[in-house]
Amino acid sequence: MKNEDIALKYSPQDIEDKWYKHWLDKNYFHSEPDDREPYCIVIPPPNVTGVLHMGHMLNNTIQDVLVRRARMQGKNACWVPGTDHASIATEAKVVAKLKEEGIDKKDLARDEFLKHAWEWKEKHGGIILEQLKKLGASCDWERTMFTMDEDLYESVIDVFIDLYEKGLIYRGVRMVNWDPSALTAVSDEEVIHKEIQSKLYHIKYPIVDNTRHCGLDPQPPHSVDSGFRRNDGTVVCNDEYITIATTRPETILGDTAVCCHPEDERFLHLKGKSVLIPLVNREIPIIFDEYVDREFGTGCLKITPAHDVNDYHIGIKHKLPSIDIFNDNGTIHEKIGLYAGKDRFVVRKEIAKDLENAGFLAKIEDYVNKVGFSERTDAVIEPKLSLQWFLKMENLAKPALDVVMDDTIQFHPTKFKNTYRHWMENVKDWCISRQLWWGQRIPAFYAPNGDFVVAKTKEEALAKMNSMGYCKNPLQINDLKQDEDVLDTWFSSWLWPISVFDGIRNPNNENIRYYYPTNDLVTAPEILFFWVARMIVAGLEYQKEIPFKNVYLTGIVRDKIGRKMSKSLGNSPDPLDLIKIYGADGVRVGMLLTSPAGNDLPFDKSLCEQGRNFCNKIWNAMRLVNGWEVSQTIEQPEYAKVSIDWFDAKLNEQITIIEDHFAKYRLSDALMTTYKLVWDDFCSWYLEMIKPAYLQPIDAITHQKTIEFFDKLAQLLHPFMPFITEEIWHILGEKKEDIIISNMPKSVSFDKSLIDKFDIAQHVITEIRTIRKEKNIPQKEAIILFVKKNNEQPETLFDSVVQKICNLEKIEYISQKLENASTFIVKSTEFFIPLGDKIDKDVEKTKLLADLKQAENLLRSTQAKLSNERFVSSASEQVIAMERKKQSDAQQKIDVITKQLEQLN
RNA sequence: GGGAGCUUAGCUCAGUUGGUUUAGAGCACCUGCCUUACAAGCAGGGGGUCGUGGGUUCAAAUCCCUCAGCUCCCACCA
Repeated sequence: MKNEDIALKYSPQDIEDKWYKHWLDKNYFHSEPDDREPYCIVIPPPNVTGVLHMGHMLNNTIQDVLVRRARMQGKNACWVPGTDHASIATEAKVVAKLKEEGIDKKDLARDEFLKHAWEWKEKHGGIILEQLKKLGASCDWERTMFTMDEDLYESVIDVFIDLYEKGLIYRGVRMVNWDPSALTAVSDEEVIHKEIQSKLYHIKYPIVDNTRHCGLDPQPPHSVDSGFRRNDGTVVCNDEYITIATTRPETILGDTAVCCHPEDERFLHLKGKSVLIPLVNREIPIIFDEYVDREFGTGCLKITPAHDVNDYHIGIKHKLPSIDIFNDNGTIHEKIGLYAGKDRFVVRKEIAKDLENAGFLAKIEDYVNKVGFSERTDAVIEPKLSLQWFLKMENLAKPALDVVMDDTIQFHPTKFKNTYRHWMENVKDWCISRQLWWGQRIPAFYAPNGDFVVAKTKEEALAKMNSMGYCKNPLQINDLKQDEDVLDTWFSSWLWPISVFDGIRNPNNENIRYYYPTNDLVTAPEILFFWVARMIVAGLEYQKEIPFKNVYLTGIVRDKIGRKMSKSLGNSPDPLDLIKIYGADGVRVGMLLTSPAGNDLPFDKSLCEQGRNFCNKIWNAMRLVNGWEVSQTIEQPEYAKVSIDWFDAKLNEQITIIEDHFAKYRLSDALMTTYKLVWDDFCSWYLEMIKPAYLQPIDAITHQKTIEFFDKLAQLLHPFMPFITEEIWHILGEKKEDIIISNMPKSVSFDKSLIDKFDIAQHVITEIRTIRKEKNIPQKEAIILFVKKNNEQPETLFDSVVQKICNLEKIEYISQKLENASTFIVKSTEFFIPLGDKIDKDVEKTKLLADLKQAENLLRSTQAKLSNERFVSSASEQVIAMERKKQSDAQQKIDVITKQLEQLN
């Protein structure tokens, strides 16, 4: 392509869709098992109803970098995309949408509701996958999966049955986290505890004195104005109370005891007595348990086993009854009588008032406590006793812990091993049932008498049930009812690395054998337990092998002032808008520039700007090279020859470093190394070194080598910046293949001395530039450089380059000092630029004095070390030799400077 | 309440088993440049008592302890 036809600025819109379509047409993203080494990533499936946010952008950029690099390394790269049915979130969305249409979920049958849900999924689901294409994600779209696809559904059911038959799944009444808004149990991990400003209510419970009788008639039950007699004749005294403190006065309706510490002398005399619940007038015992903190509140605690986890455990210990006072939606149950049908928060206010009016409220304190909220609906979680399905975790967790601790699976960064261990060592049984419709329905079937069997189909269940002789008369198919609950979403996603290859149903199929275990998993630390840990468990249980070898944990994308990006704060930019403005490559670079694994990414659009600027820099370098006229006849200049040798060495040196960064999953460092290699070494140095004069042609050899370098750089950049690199790869020359499937350059041995020698030349050039600037000598004006040999032989290899870059008339080697010249020293070689009357002795002197001071400091420190006997006797020879060299260098420099100063005076 | 981690330039971070001159990078900043690839740029430059106070050592950003500050995870103090 001619430069006239190339945009002056890189314009991403023009090429991104073109290349993405091209890659799809060529089917580059698709993978089938073959003889090559596989490289596989399964995507953390985003919610099917989700839209792309910055977290996805970061996460998927990282995955794409890894996949594209692996593909270019000749591996059979396979990135499996897909979405998660996200039962609570999706069901909530569908319910909300139906509500807008005036339909109440309650009025729908299960089938009808699911029909709506599937319609919704077909319509809105998978938007996010389309969005991933915009950022360049090279997923194998032919393998796109959904956790509710038929075969994945079946895998989940198979696993449930298997675990049930192994005795690992059980059904039982437990205290669960109840979401009164979504009307379902949620796992511990889905509860977010927040500090809340609330109140601590001190409530007086009248003590029942079984020893006193009086002849009064019973008083109205809601009053304690005077003592009153109960039905059995015992009397409650109005002057004896026990006061408890609670944040939830409404739960007194479900109290079944009051509890004190067994060594608390304040209450010991109450042993064996009981109290009446205010307003309710139900008698409950006073019990004693060491759980009670004597210092807190009144030192006395009410026990409501149905509505508090601690109380629940105390209730079991003391064999207390449990009274559930709430309906599922958080209102008071009709059977309670008082406050029936009213919401828990309404009742809290009302009951406080009623208690006060009746004289039972001692006081109200302000109090900060932690309250659990549902991650999905933000409703206050209600601890609730309910009948749920559980998976026993203890034995499953052990091997999953081991493979991480012994680095069979590596976490990047490793600090997450600690967190993981802590969780796995304290793992609790997993509540896997959810009271929802959108999900895999639990394959348990109930007979009319309540007995149940677990089976894949109703027919199998029937056969099982009858063969086991549960009922006297054989059951008919219609007698069986399937469990209404579905499984926790994570109970399907924990199989993801297996089920996407159908490894549960067909454990030996070609795909699972080839791709499993997968290589890298890229995900957020928040779901280390929800998902990563459980995938490891499932992998070991069902494949007898780890699901992935490396886990790359990303950070959280935050805004400039450190807040987590979220919809509700409105502080999250739309990644697609960013892509429109800065280009996909620009945004990808922006995301990766400052996000080492495990570190939060403080995002600012200036990062994308930097990425975009980098694109433009590459683009312009391409335009420069592309615009050169190539001459087959002119000879290759000396400066070009040495420049090529140098850059070749530099390139290989940097490739080694980049490879090392990738091996350690330091993607930001790998990108930054590449960035500097391209911008600084290639553009700022190499291209300037070989660039022919304006409108002059370039020799064919140099041109050829330059194109080769540029191609290699484009290849190194491709995983980070797929679009622009594919474009310039093709503009720079006819290519047999596309860059996306080309072979990634590998490091080869290189001559390090070339790099060191050029390092000196770079210093010389910088010094000359500084002098030109200070003395206002325009670049166009040629100058002469004199070099004085001192002890060292001056390095001359890059003289032609120095001469060209600095516009030197010539470089002359002399043995005497030069008067009236600006001077500088590199190593111990002295350089002079004659300035005639432009020389300002005072300026030169100041400069020299500063250098002198520095050298003297250095000399002093080395001398101090070397004259220290203990240093000389303890330090290694190498260190001492280095120190000696430092000393002599410093001394030499001091000598040179001193002589120059003498001349100036 | 328990556990883990962090603290290096204005910002975000490197700094490998203690020893490479004066602790590095990117961005930001300052100065000068519209020098025909690029002002989304070029050239040059300034900036850090490595959180505090101790200790070990010939030698500490690096190892040990103290304190302070921050972050995350776990946990049911009503």
